[in-house]
Amino acid sequence: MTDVRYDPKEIEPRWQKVWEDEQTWHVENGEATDRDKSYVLVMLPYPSGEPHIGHLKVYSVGDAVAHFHRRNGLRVLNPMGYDAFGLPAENHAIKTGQHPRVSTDEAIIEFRKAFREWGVSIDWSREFGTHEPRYYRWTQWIFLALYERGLAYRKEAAVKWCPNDQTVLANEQVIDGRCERCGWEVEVKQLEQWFFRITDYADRLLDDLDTIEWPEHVKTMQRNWIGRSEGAEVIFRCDELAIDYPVFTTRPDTLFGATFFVMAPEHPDVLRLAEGTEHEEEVRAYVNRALNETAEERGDVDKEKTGVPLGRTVTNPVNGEQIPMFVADYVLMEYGTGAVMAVPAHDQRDYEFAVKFGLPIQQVVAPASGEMPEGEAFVEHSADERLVNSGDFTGLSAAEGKDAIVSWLDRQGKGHQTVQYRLRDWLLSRQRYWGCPIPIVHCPACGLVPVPEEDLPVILPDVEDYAPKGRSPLAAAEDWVNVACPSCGGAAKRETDTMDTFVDSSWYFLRYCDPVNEEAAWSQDAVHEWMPVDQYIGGVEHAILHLMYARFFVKALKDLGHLEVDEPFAKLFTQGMITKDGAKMSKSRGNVVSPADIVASHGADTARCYILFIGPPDQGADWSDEGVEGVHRFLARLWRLSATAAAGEGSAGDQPETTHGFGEELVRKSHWAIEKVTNDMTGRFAFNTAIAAVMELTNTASKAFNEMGNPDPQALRFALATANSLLFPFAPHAAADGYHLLTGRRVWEEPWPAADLAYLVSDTIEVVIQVNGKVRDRVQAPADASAEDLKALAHAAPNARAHVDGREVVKEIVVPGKLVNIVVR
RNA sequence: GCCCGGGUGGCGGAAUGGUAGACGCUCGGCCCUCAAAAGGCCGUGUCCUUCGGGGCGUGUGGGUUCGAGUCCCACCCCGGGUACCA
Repeated sequence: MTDVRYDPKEIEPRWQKVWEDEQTWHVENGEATDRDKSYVLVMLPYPSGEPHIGHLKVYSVGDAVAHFHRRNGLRVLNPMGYDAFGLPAENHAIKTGQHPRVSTDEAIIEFRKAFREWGVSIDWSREFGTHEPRYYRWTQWIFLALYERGLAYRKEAAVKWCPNDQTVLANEQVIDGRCERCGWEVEVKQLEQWFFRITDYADRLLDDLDTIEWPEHVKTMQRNWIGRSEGAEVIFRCDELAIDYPVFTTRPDTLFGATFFVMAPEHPDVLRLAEGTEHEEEVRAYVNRALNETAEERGDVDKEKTGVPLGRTVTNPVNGEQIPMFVADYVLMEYGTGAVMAVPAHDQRDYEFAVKFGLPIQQVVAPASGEMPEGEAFVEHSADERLVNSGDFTGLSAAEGKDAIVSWLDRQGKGHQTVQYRLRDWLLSRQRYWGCPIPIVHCPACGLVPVPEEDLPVILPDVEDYAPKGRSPLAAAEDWVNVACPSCGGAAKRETDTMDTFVDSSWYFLRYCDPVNEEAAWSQDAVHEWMPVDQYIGGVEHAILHLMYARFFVKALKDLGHLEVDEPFAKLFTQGMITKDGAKMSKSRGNVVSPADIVASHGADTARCYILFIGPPDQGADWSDEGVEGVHRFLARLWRLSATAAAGEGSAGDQPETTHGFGEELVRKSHWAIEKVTNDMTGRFAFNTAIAAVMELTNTASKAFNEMGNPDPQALRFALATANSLLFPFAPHAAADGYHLLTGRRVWEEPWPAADLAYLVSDTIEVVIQVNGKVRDRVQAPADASAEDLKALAHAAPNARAHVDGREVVKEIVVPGKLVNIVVR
């Protein structure tokens, strides 16, 4: 056995060549077949440099699923492409002057090479990059389809601006007041920009979460992001200026407790209201200061409340009281109407403000206990609390009061029930170069004119200078910008902003269904055949951004008649991050593990198996070089045993009709492993325990060979063929090779093995004997022993007897096939 | 603060309310070898032991149960998300 060595450097390229030459993983659309489909998709990679360890992990998971589905008789679509537009390549271009297309295409070559070396079972005929005109032509087509439906529109709004990247950002791309990409503090600017009307879909995006099998925490994150809250809009009138100010509140039941009124510093009317009052100067100063504060400074909840009176009052619509108006930075312009009714008795923020400014605190909801909390607002409002000091509504429960007050307001024309969302429309335009051009022409005569479909794609032109200057670098490409208006033929200019790259990745899974179609983005037949994605796999960092945008696109495209599905991804799996020495891998820490190095030193199978063996894939894990060695030893051992057994007695790898010596145990263990691996991969992603089961089977085979002198060569061959067959989804090259050596057949053409349950039950079983719940003995018993027999065995067991003798037996619990528990006093 | 995860040997991790620690790593001993590498075999939670066994052990404290890592209550710690959203 020492003369054959496991050599992944020889094995892996040999099988990769077979799969490539024969296009083994290619699937054809419209194949006449009775097999069900399975669309297994890993999130589109952004090609930059070389693939990192996270890519290795996610493709190891995806490929295991794809192989498992194939061998269970499904037609599997497992495509690959690249999210090729984006800022890193553009920033690189600014630094080096090299066209981002060049560095991007170089990175794509590296990625493609790595995926081939890893032996990932991809249908390469469907490959594309989102930066290719043949792809983004259809990105533009979708944009226009949405534009025509009013789902893409331009408006001036307060938008987030990253001063470093010199571009606007979507709300979702601002984390803690900082740019998601570069970490710079974002500014707010008033600009005209392009938006997608994702808010129209807020309710469907929320409700349909119930129809998809996603991790609960991802759904929760989306629910929170959408932030639906039911409440009422209530109109407070400023009589002096004769202006109505609507506010949104989730607590109309507390309306009688509104003792003042607060506006956000950004509210357009603030300065106008204060004009001519004694507070004018103070308000001006306060607003200026607030607007210059960073999001971080302003956003601190623990900060003491600040604000200034406006010197005006509004009328509380339920009781006609005149209540004073304030400007304060705890009110946000982005949410609701930018103004709130303040109910200090029942809102903690209003309470703090009222205490600081000595404003009245009027209790209108009484706790069931009768006791108001000291020094804080009382915020409960269940059916147990009653309204007090609330005019005709006094005595109602808080819940009833809510409805009654809203109905009353509605009748008076002073308010109505409404729903408010945290979700904002998706700002999609970017003042950057390396992205998909927005196919719109600005004509002085006709306004916004869509580029006609037959003129698509609008090709991204080459420019001299990629550096951002607060407007898109495309503006400098004058030959390109100046264009005849498609409508009137007059002189006009192209839109020079490009699209957020999340637009590109919001529909790529549709294009995979029909990747070379030149007539349409996809054919109805193709998307009908493959959509939805059955299993989507990727990082949890996309829980909101990509996963929300893609869902929106699919719903909008369905409404436009281009799709039949409501949701793009029926099941989602999110993998955890791989760390090294307990920390995120990064160049600055110097703790980066390169997949290329591991593949070079140990082979792709070792790398893939290790990363799956390390622990449950949805959790994070720390990389250990010693662990890699262990997995490599296991693969080497299995392969060596397979090669040795293949050269020895027996034939193929079929199960023997009769067994000899240890052979029975080998067959039994084989079926045990089939059952275990199948269960671990059905509806679960328990690859770590699946691989452990194959290790156990291999250990049993090794024992038969090394210790028992191989008493049953045919059973050994069967066990080893089974081990290779089960290992194939994780270590495809080594398993294909071992299986082929043993059987002469191709493991991927074999159906997934079926466990013969008859082998999972044995004639005798070990029964645990407990006394008072503590294990005291173990005895062998016939599998079909009766409860009475088991009790007798328990009492006969010597060590159990030692703990029972001389004491009173109170109770005996028998779990058939498992244990007997004797309870004594 | 709120919402999710998670806390099990020296380490990564296994365990439908029924033998805690599968599998792997590490470490130790032995075999093979002139020697080493590779490979093979055995041991490896902890303390006590007359070597038969016994005590203690799954973040902490309670509870349910014949029996709890697993279920319930309270709390502590770690990771992630989110946060003046009216």
